[in-house]
Amino acid sequence: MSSEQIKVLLAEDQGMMRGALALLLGLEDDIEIVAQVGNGDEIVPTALEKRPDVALLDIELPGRSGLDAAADLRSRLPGCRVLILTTFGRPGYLRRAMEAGASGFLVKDGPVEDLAAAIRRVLAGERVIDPALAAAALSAGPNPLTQRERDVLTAAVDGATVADIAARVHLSPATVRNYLSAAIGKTQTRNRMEAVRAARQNGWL
Amino acid sequence: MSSEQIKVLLAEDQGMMRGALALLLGLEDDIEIVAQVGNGDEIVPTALEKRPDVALLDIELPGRSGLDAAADLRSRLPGCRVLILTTFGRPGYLRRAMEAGASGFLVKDGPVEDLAAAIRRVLAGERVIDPALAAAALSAGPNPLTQRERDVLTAAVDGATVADIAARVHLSPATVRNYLSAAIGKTQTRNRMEAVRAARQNGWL
DNA sequence: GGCCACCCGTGACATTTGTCTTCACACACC
DNA sequence: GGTGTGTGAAGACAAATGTCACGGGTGGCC
Repeated sequence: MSSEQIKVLLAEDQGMMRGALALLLGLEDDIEIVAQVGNGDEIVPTALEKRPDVALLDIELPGRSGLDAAADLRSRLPGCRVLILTTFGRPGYLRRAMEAGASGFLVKDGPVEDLAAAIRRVLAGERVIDPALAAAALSAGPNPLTQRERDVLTAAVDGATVADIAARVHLSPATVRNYLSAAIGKTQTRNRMEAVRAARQNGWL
Repeated sequence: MSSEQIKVLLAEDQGMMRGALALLLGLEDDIEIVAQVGNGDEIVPTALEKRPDVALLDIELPGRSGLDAAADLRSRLPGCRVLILTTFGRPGYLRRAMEAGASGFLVKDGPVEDLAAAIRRVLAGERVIDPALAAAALSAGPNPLTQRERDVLTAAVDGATVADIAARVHLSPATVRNYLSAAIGKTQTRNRMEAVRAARQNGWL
């Protein structure tokens, strides 16, 4: 019966990747994909309806971030384990995933065979994390940026001017420059652009 | 015999995507994956050795770009059709793919089922292009940036200062600023960062 | 030859950006 | 109560950036 099968929810925005993973996992005898979503906002509602055993979540999604959804999911559906599957292993992503209550963290670089294995291990109560990535996350230290510094930096990603950022965050232009300067200092970079890069790299945004 | 099968070379950097696509295509009766590479530099040598009927190439790859490799492949192994498979459908990418002699252009957003179908159609001599994307490519017009403007912009992507860029491209700082100004003008943006974004968006880099 | 586009460079100028100092308020912690 | 941190803001200053006008050089095209 289906009670023997591991019910999996799959959240991934790239259609081809989502379809490929769904087909592959579907080939496994003990795994059943009960839902596929391509949007972060659909994760929690769909999970509440389908009640999967494992949620396989991408981080960068249209709508809500997979990390946000993960935290929500943990409290609303505690029986469901969360397995984060992401393109690049940013140390800060791993950290935030753990804080959000994720049971595992996989990078898309690895072999596909790992995926089904990880799902089974996660369901068995194990934590699945790439050892090298875990080391990097620990050595990188915690996020040094304050909330406001993050806000201002994220508003600066697309090349917005100080005035643009100030309007978006509802702050004085002078204040925005102060925060930008602080962020540049903390990231040990020379300008916004480098600060944004560094913060992104570390998963601090 | 294997002479009935379509021999496919797969170039894709994300391990999980590569593995998933290889497995899926391998399930098709008439398709055989004869080679998988994760690096742009390996495409042409591997193709010359394995002589595939179709090369399925990602664009953004470590080493050489899939578009560069495509052009090379067309002249060195004319019997091999090229099918570009990319994350995002930038109009300029499509244009360059066509100029490089590609027979098809697929975006990873689409359903997996399209992939095998596209391979068969390409082998039959058809061109496979998303109609909406083709329209966008035509309406976007050709790349307005000169070689030098592209060089300078690409050197500016990571937040480098004028001095950094000048050193990288071996130009005077003053000249660099002139080219940046020209690129900003042509992209109708307000600063480097926006210019880089716009140029990237259009596939002009 | 003239025209045009691209290349490379300079100098001047206004604007933007980044840094620093200083102020005030709130809140938490000891 | 004192100390520290985060938030919000201003002013002054140096450095970086973007714009413009202006040179000179090459090479293709009519």
